[in-house]
Amino acid sequence: MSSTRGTKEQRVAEILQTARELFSERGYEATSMAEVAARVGVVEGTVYKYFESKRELLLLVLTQWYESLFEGYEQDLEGVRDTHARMRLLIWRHLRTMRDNPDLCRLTFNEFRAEQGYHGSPLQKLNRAYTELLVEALQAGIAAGALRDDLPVTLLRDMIFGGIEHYIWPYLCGHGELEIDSITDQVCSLLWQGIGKADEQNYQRNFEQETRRLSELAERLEQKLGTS
Amino acid sequence: MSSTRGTKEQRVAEILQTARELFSERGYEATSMAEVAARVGVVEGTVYKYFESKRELLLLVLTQWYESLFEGYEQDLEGVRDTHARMRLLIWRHLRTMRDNPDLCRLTFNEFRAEQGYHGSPLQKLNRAYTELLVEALQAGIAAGALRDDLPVTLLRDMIFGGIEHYIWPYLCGHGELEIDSITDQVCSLLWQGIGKADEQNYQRNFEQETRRLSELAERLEQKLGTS
Amino acid sequence: MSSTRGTKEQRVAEILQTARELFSERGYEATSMAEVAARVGVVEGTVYKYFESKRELLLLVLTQWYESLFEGYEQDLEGVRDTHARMRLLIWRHLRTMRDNPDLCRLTFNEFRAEQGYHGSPLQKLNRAYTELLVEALQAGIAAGALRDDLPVTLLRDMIFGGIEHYIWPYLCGHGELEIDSITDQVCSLLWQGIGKADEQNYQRNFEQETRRLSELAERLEQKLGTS
Amino acid sequence: MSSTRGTKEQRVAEILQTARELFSERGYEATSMAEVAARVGVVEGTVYKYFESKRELLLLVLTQWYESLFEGYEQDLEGVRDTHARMRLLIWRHLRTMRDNPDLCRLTFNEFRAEQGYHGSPLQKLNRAYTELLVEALQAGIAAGALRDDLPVTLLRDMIFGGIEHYIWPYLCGHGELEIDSITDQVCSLLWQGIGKADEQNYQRNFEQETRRLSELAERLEQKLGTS
DNA sequence: GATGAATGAGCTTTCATTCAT
DNA sequence: AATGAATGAAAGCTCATTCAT
Repeated sequence: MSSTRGTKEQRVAEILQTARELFSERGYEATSMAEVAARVGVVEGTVYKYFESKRELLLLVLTQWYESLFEGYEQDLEGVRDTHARMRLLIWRHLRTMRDNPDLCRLTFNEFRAEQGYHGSPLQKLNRAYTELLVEALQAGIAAGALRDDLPVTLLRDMIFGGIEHYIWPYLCGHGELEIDSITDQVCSLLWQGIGKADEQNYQRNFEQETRRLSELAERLEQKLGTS
Repeated sequence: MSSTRGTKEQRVAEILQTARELFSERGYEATSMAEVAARVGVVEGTVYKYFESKRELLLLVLTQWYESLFEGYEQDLEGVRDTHARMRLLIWRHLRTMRDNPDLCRLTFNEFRAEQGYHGSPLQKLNRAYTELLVEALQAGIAAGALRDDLPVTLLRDMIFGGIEHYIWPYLCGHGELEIDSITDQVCSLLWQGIGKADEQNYQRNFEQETRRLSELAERLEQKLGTS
Repeated sequence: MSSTRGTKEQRVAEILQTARELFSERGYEATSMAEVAARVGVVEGTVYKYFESKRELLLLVLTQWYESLFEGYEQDLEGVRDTHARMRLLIWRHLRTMRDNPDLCRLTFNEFRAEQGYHGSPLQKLNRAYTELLVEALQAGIAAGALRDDLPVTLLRDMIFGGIEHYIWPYLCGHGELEIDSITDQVCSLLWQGIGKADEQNYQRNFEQETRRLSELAERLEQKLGTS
Repeated sequence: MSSTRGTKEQRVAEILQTARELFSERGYEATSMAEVAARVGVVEGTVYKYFESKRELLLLVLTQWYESLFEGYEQDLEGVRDTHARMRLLIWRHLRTMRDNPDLCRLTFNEFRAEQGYHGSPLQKLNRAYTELLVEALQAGIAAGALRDDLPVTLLRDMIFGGIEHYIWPYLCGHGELEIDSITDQVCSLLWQGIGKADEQNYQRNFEQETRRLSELAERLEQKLGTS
């Protein structure tokens, strides 16, 4: 039957793919190893030949998924040196990933932190590497003078990823659509301009008042000059 | 033995407290009703006299917890009308809650979204009401002219709460300390000023240039006036 | 609250009535003592003050029900001396009872036989007494010469009650209607006439054939005898 | 231990057999899956590998039992074309089944109707098919002119099966013996002749008397022939 | 390398019944 | 007479995991 379906690598890939599907669809806890095996077309024992435990299977699914996230990043970022553009691209790509793989993203968000011994795990390293792309962009921006040099970079990173995670959660659960361009715009706008209106107004008001005052002064002076 | 330990309300409170502890310590799935009952000192059947199911028990634990979050908010916010100060206070209180109850916060974050039928549940309503405090502060700020009137309010809300959630996750898992004042400052600073350095400089540069120009003009004029 | 609702007899009647309803609606197994108590408005312990066990409660419900079946029988049967009419009336009354109390009848049929120690119980006595009415009618019919005197009376009784039970079971489960007059007619017709058709013809034909065959045989034999 | 006791089919058969025994002995509700498993010599989980639920196990036990009822019917009925003989055979076989398997019959009668979703279940189909054998015999009898053509066939079917069920219930519960030939005679006699004593009996008496007389004659003649 | 039967501990939930107050 | 809190045993069912073949 399925005993001749291919090499060891193929079998592993097959199981991983199936596990990815089932975990994504129903969640980790709600999926049993028996279901995974049945969907692959093998018996439970076979799955355990390739994976030590259910938890390891999940870990490898998530690892594989994280690794796929990096594909194409290099090319996409190539040549985008401008700080703003680079951040925009990273945020947009992140949103696109979520729009295209809502189930996997939900799985990741749900199981990632629950992960026993998450702190320091290979999975965490991958996550770090992923978010580090944004951190690097930020640091480059600081170095280039485009960003404030006192930016709390990791906090900023978490506000971006955490904010997006919260914001699109309803979509990941099947509600509504995801307009990734619009969201990218809004996030960037928030970050770039901040939320306040005061400073600008102050600058502007000060600027205008002073200008007006000086202009009036100048006028008066010029009149005096003219009359004298 | 424990048969005469108190009134119905006390028993309910006792079970809730115990469940809160166990769920917080080991998580929902990893806690069994038998453990809860044993810790209270009763048999499982007794717990089911007061709570319909394990899920309901979790729900009530979380509900009670959410309700406690609102305590003192009114007083604290009283008199804090300034937009900036109000937001700062909300963020600071949120962080303080997490610093003081890391286990419960971790439980909440872990189980909240997994909650079946979360969409529209009473728990979600409480969460909404909680985050709505910040939304209202933002809207008041917009109305008062202290904030940009094109702010994407819900996105902003999610960036604040989601950002904090991500940022302090290690602490919730037992790593490090939480300097809530410092974090509050950083979050507020990010929001108020944005991350860019460009615009301000522009305003400032323009302002200073113009001022300088006019000042010079004035000076020159006054000199002329003085000399004449 | 309900502590002052009445005398002991009232309380007993109340509980019996409630149990009758619940057992009828959902069945014995599917009804819990807690439900009975709740519906009455008392606590479980109170029910046990009046009834030793759940089984006893069922027994008393069924007993009460059986006793009610006899009400009016005397009057109804009064003056109906004709065998056929009497049987007809008994069957019709039985069907009417089922049409009017399908739930209770279903309960009875379901729980009656399962009854532990049914054999010889007071309940069985009541059932006996009930079906005995028909037996007596049959015996009276035999005595009067209206019925065959070699009738297997108990078998006949069981064919009537058992047949009706089977036949109307779908109705007791909520399917269709019960046309008791028509059914009564059919049952009586079957019993009175038997199932055979043209009995006379058959018998006659058989009789004649057999007679003829034997006669021929006899003739031939006699011829042989005669010739030898 | 028992891990190597045989093939899947054997294991299934083993469990079915055990369940059949236990269900028959103590009833469905009173039997636990743990008991079934223990009697087979495996753990509960093993039973659930082969059967989805306790209910399914019961269903399969009953199904298998029903199917066995059909075995041999074809052969037995072969060549028995006469209406009376055919009905007699069906009734007799039914009684023999009950005499030989009282426990299973009791189980069937007890659990059959309680069966949730009985209406339309595969089990009901089997029951239908079983009782249909009698219905067909009746209809054939009608077609052949041996039975009244206005017979209420299903009612008749139910009076036969329901009557027998009631009549032999004490035996199924362990009381007394079952004289199946005698009962068959009585049932057939009731059906054929009805309960009345009118003209038919005369025909019969005449028929039987005459037949007996002729038979005796025939015998005597044959003896004579033999001696000659 | 794959099978697949078997494990065994654990889970949530139910309920008739008891008894001190 | 009534309360109502507590019991305790058992039930059906699930599942990750193992191991002889």
